[in-house]
Amino acid sequence: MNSATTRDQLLDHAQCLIRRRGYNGFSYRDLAEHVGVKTASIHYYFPAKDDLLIAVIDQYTAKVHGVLTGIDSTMTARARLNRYIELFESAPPDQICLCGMLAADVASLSERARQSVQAFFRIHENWLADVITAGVQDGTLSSSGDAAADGRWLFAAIQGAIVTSRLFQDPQRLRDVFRAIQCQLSAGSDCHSSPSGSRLSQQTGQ
Amino acid sequence: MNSATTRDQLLDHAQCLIRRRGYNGFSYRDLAEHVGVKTASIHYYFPAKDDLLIAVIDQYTAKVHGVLTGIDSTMTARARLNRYIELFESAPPDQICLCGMLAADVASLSERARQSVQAFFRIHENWLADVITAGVQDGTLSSSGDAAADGRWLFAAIQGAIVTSRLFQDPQRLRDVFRAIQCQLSAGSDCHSSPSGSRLSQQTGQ
DNA sequence: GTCTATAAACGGATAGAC
DNA sequence: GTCTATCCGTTTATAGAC
Repeated sequence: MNSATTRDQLLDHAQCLIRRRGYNGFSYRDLAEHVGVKTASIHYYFPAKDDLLIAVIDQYTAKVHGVLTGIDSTMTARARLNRYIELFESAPPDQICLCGMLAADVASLSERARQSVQAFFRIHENWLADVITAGVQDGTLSSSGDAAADGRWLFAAIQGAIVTSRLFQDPQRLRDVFRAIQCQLSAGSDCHSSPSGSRLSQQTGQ
Repeated sequence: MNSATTRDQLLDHAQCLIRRRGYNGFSYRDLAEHVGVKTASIHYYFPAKDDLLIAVIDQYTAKVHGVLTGIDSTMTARARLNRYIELFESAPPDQICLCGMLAADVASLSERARQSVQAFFRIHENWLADVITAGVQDGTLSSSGDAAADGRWLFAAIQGAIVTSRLFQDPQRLRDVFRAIQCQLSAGSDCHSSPSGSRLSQQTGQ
């Protein structure tokens, strides 16, 4: 179980620490204690803190990108969107998205790190825009007419909901935004202005 | 112009610094230099960093609460919502909401500070829920049927959009989420699935 | 109230032994 | 590769002079 290389352990624990406490909220000492090495060993792999950060962002982005690419493109757009939403269920409750955290810390980041965070956002925004475009074509989703703008605001809303859910330690707040998204993108618009229940369109995908 | 007391200047500059760089991203030295005093003087007013933080949150919350209360309640709900949205236009582009930042930094906060941040969120969520309820009654807004849940996800989306707008230094990203909100809450639902333009419902409220 | 001086711990980072 | 030892600036915080 603990056969991972020191470098891999450093990256994994650094990711957790940043997602919990932010870039300015963790130190080489914290990280060294978590992994069980001395701070000098971290500098061997990552000379400066910014080098460590870049590597953590790259690893995180690559993993997330792989997961997005792995979503079966033969499903309907609506089913793919639901699959995307399900990915957020497995996130640890005391951590937020690495790049959501770094977006808040942007004033403390190097230019390189800032651009990597932007790139992460664009990957999600573009994926969402593409699935909306496909949904308009296959009739399973509706759009405001500007799929790119929809992708941007949807991902911003999701990031905000992740932060808020952790603040209140309430995973329901994340589901609230997903329900609103599914409502907004419903081709049939079957959940607008319903009297009270509105638990519709939850398991309708596929 | 600079006749404010030292204490007031400390609070104002601390607010700016936290909104730019987060709780772990500023120091007593930063703050002292901005105000033109020594760090020991800060400790005279605020013995510990947490005391300063609490005071900053309280001042910020009181000011924002006053602005919300000042929105003319004789207007239609839709007009009040538009007035609310306009409030965000005047925000500095390099700063995010104090409590949006602190929500990301929540793992570094004292229990007291965390609860103050939660209270700030609840003020906005409840204000939005109330205006939605009023809008359903006066016919100017529509709801999912659960106004409280709507208030929660709307404010989460706004916070996410503020962070994202700063990340990309692009105020349009904030307007995108406001347009989506206005679309979602439109009683007439006049902006869903329109072919391309969809610049409607921008200046329609009073 | 504001300062100087200082404490004691922590920050990222480096040199060199093993 | 990992360690010990160390550098040096920063951090929050306190004591006491003015």
